[in-house]
Amino acid sequence: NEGAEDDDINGNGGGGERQREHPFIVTEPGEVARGKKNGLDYLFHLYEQCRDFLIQVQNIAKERGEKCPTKVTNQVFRYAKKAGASYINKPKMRHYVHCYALHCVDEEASNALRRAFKERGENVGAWRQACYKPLVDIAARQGWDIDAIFNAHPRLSIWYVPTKLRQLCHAERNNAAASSSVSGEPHDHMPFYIKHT
Amino acid sequence: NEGAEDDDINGNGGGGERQREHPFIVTEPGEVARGKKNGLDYLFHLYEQCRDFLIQVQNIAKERGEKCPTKVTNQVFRYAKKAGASYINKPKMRHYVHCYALHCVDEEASNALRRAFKERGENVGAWRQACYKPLVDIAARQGWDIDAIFNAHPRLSIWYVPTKLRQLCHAERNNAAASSSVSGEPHDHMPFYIKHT
DNA sequence: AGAAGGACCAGTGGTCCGTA
DNA sequence: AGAAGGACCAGTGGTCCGTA
Repeated sequence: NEGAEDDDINGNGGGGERQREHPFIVTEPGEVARGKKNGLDYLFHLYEQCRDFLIQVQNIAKERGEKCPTKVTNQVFRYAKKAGASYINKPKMRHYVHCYALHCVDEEASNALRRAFKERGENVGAWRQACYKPLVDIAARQGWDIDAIFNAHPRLSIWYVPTKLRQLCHAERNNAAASSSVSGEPHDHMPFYIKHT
Repeated sequence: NEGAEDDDINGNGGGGERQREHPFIVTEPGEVARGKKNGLDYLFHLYEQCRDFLIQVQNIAKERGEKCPTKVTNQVFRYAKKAGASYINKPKMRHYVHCYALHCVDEEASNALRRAFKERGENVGAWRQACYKPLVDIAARQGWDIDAIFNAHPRLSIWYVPTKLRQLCHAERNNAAASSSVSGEPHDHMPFYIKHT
């Protein structure tokens, strides 16, 4: 059982100021972070908690006949804070959305990446950066439509597609289009291989 | 052929200041407004034009790999203005959305309402107010889900549900629920009718 | 009076950068 | 140095109210 919401005041010995959350470290699936650290299962658990808060906000909105958010909005973060989940905040959740996306869309690949980066002793920032490429590759296989990939997954569809992920997909699509047209007409589907003509 | 986009400067004889649009009057389907007035076919035509502008904005966004609006947003109004459609503006379009909604969802009822209000010599404001009730009645038959009604119609789904329409549906739902429970258990589905027990 | 729309405002999506 | 998150900012949804 890792994570701040279990300890009431998170290493703060009854003092006054609330402490920051412990930083994340790269953990394997199922592994609990030791010391003043949080693991990646805990990170992903925060996304599930946000989903629960969204569902509550949606239920209240429906009850009142007000417009009903479909995404985790500022309103949901405000609700989470009010409900006592002070360890949830927008910059953190937005920062790791694409990591959670990989976990949702290809859990095997996500797990493998975690194990590899843990073994190499990489920090969280390096792991986070490495989560982009597998997602771009998945987008490549699905017509580069990263929005469709997010929307197709019920737990992922409530999150905005991160700007950087969208840009990487766009850049790679243009790259792929360029390299598949370098040889001109007739269309060459095997660039870098010698064609005997 | 009615409407401002046909005359370049809309009754402004080469002066300087652009004039306001002519006010709307209640017209029958197919009827062209005479004098310095615009008819309701023209009003609904403006909604179709906004849809065209949205589609253009969406195509540009997709091309650039940017996030793609699903609704007529400020960005779309700005694009419309830049494209020369200065007679389109947000307050006007939002003001009459529910009138367009009725036209989309039940054109027969919309046409009948137009004929009735024209015959009675009612002004546009009165007709506009009268467009709410038929929509609330339709929502009543569909589980009070006005969002679902908007989203189910391809030309309507790009418009935000107006706050007042949402509130009317909610109020009427509560009314209906209250009047269907006045007689207590067992549930009485025929209030106002005498039950012989 | 009835109606069109410029312009304002509270709260949003997005993320930087002072902090620990 | 690496990382968490308060706080800011440009542009949004919403519509009021000074205008014609």
